[in-house]
Amino acid sequence: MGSNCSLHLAWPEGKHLRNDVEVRWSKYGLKFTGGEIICANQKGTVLPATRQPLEEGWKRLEGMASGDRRHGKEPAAVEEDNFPEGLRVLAVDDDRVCLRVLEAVLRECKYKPTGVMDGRTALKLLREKGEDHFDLVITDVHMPDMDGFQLLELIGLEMDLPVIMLSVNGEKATMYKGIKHGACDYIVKPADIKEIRNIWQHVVRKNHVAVIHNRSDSDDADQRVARPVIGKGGAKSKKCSKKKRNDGEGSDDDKRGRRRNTWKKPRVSWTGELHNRFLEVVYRLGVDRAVPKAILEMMNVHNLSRENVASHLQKYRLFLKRVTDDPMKPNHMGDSSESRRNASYMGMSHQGVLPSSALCPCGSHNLNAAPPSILGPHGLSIQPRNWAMSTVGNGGLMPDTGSRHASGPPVGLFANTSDQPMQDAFPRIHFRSGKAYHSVLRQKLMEVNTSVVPSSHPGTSSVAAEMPNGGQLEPANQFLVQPREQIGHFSGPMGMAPSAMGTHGDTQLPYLAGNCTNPWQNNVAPSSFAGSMVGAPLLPSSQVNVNLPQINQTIFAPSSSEMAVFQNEQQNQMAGTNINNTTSVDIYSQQMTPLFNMASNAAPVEMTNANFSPMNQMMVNGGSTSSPSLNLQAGNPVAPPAQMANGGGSSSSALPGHLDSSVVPPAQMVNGGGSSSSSLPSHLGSSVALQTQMLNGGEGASGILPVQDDPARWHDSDHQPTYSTSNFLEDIFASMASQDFNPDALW
DNA sequence: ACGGAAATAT
DNA sequence: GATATTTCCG
Repeated sequence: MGSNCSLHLAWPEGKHLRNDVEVRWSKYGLKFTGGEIICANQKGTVLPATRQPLEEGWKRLEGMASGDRRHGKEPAAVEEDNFPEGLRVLAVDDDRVCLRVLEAVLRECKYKPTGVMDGRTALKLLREKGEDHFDLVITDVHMPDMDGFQLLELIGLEMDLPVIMLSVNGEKATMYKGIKHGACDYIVKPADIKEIRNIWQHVVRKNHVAVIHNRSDSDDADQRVARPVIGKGGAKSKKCSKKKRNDGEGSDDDKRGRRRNTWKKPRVSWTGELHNRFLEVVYRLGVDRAVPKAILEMMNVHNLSRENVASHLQKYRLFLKRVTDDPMKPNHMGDSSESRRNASYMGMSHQGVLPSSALCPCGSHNLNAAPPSILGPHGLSIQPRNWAMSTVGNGGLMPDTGSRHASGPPVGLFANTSDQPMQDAFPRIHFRSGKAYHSVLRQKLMEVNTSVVPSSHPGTSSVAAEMPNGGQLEPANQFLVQPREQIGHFSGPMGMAPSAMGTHGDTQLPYLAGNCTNPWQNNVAPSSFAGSMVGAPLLPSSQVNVNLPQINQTIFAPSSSEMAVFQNEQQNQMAGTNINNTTSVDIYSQQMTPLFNMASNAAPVEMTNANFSPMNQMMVNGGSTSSPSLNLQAGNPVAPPAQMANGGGSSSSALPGHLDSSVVPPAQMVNGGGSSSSSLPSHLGSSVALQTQMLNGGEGASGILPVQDDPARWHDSDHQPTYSTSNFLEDIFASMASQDFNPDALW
């Protein structure tokens, strides 16, 4: 057949790096030159032999059109004469052009092709027609919706058809993955027609070997598939040195039962739920004792491995450390890189993912007890291949940083949060250095945890979290930050992390903000707050939706004299920044803390706009004030009361008392995205700029803007009031009262 | 088993 | 390109 015919034409130049003589596999620098294989990782680092499981198989691949890699055999030397014409080949590719070419080539090679555009259609076809209807399947691996790997798995589970995968870049890992998923062979695009012509051998062999399979019976598909690849070559010895994993040595692995097939472990998605559980356990154990094994046991999540936990713990520690170490650096609004970095850890703080029911979770519940149903039967959520694209679940905490998130449906952010992977951005916290590591960690933990999220309401579509806002406020998030030192008493976050708090009475709060001077700009966002942001749609630093202006402000708590200063500074800054809507939210976002302002009367509303970011306000109390009544304004429902607490040394009692008066926040809410009409209150409209306000202890005096709010607006029909005030309050209080404030009660 | 770090998957 | 997870290794 026209050997001239080549699939080369079907694929765009640049994607592949293969030519007849030398092969440069892929974008990661894997090279295949003159019989010698050089393996490099994504960064161009040459990998040691140990990391080259396919080495041998790879070599073999060169030279042979196809082979039965699945069984680790050399391709049967089949006589051309045996070529069975008319084999029915199902070709799957989402690219029409490629598919056409493939079909043409197959036809050219005397096969009888049937092409389908995507994986799902292919699977459907296979199910409808039955496996007997086809002799072979050849599929591209990179397809949306259902990629080749998924298709491979499903086909493998449901039928016994040889499947050959096509990979665009020829990356070893991809090939290997395909083999592990059951592909009997792989062909790198652009594929030479000779390879296509030889695929019939798989069919022949399959029929042949059917018997041979007896052995595979016990092994699951997994094993049978991969092993071959590795063990194949004779020469491999050296390379396999480390490889031992699969080779005989596996004793170690075997013992642990780890030997599991070569199947790769499914990727675990650390959803907000899962992460929250993790945090709880960590808190319970205490930083010192929080080691992977113990955490794993306490988490009691099915299918979660120690390694998974260790990895997450590693990341968490890294987060804590970063927080600790990072000197506050003033950041300018524009410091995107910085914010980005932080973003990666954001998720580490407690996610607001918990459903309201779960609100209390924190500490008080015994984790060991039944895990929240949210986690699902297994508790674990494995990421679907494409999850990243669609979800971001940040517990609401994090705003999406990535653009990709933007695309995601804002809606239901909260609602789904629990199962969504959390975005990992940790809020940045700055601690003062100098403390003992543990001590710092402890603090951090507390902080971090604090945030709890109010529940998510399913109904809401929008991103935003619920913000109850009391009637009055709409201030955007205001955080009160206390001066570092003063932060000492944290009352406990409202929502959650009670436990942590409880534990350390003395603990000081980490200080969230850096210095007074730069309160906002710094990323100082208090972690705890961050957590709290929860509901709100926090916009995380990076970006939020453009449209929405969000504003979060941090407020320092002023207990001390610093307050004054602080305020001034803020004001100044504000002035500078003032609100442009859209503008960088970054600055603010990190600091967002939800505030609770509970207005007594106002019903909290959930602000749902996706873009909307609620403003949270933390209440701080400056020194003195105390207002008698509680007023929680609606910032974030979640905001833990504790935080509100007071700044200065005030008593831990922090609660509500202070809140009210002290805060004066007028923040602005913006609504983003979407329509302006959105749920926000009218004033909030996107166009509205917010003002920042600080809360200061005393009256709003300090220069801050008064808030004006019309509670009524929140009730607009447009709004979806999801959270009822009463409930909201109840939750809050309940948590405050029972948990948060009572440390001992918790764990 | 741990924890750090490299590798690899998204 | 940057992150998130997994895997390897001392």
